[in-house]
Amino acid sequence: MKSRLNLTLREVEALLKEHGVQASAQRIAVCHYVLTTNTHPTVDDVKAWADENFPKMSLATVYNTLNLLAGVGVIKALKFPHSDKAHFDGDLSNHFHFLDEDTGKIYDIPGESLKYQLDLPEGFELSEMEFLAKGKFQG
Amino acid sequence: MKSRLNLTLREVEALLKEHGVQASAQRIAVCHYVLTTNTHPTVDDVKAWADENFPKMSLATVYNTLNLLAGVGVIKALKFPHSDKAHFDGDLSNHFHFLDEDTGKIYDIPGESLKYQLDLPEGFELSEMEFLAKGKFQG
DNA sequence: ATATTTGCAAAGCCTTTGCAGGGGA
DNA sequence: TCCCCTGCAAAGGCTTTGCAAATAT
Repeated sequence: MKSRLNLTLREVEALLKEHGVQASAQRIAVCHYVLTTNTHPTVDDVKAWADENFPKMSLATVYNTLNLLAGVGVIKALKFPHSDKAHFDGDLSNHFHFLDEDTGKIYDIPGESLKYQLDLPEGFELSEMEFLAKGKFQG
Repeated sequence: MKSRLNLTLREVEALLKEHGVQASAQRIAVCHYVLTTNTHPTVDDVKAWADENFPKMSLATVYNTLNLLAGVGVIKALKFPHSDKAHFDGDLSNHFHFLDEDTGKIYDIPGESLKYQLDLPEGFELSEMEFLAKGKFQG
């Protein structure tokens, strides 16, 4: 099976259409970039990448595109406590994040690494659980 | 044993001094308010409360005071995905939060409601785990 | 007397929005 | 042709900061 990390531009284009999104050049490029990286890029990261690898893309388009993609569920928007900037994640599989408090870097942790059992009080209907591990990583 | 919800102003004053914080009138008032409420107030909430219950307090002082208090660990600063505003929590006991996705309200869930076992990959040194439950609450 | 805190206003950071021009369906 | 998308610049929301006046030690 093909990993999202190896997707072609052509395949990303198809993916967008499947989600009812018009596949403009900018959207394909941004979506492809986010899907094929594990770095949880911020808007600025994506803009910096675009400035190097795309003819012309405005910051507003980067914002709008990332929000659009997150809105239709092709990617996910993330917020972390150490920064006000939004991060974007192309990995929709079961995983959560580890934040290195020294470097600010974000690492992926497989969902299987965490086993939990939740017993909410009466009246609470759970739709989703969010986890964040914080600490230090010695690479 | 005394709950933080019943703390007197005098006791809050002592608490601040214990933390090496000069106990100004504004700081005592803000700290007392946050410690004796369960509503996870935002800066605006605290400002609104102050406007009604304190002779005069500027917005900057509210910001600075809340940050100071969070910095010394008397209260905790919280960020939630549905809003950019910081929330403040006077409850330092073992608990996590439930976010009602319809109303934006935040509820406290006892830490004991969640049992978990975490097995991080090599090299990750955990300092703290953060949990957020999301869904709906039928009061 | 000296150091700290407050208040005000300005500025900062990140993000969204209005509108005009351009490109794709 | 028509509608959607893009780019630019302006504006918006939340927070921080510089500085002078007021206050506490």
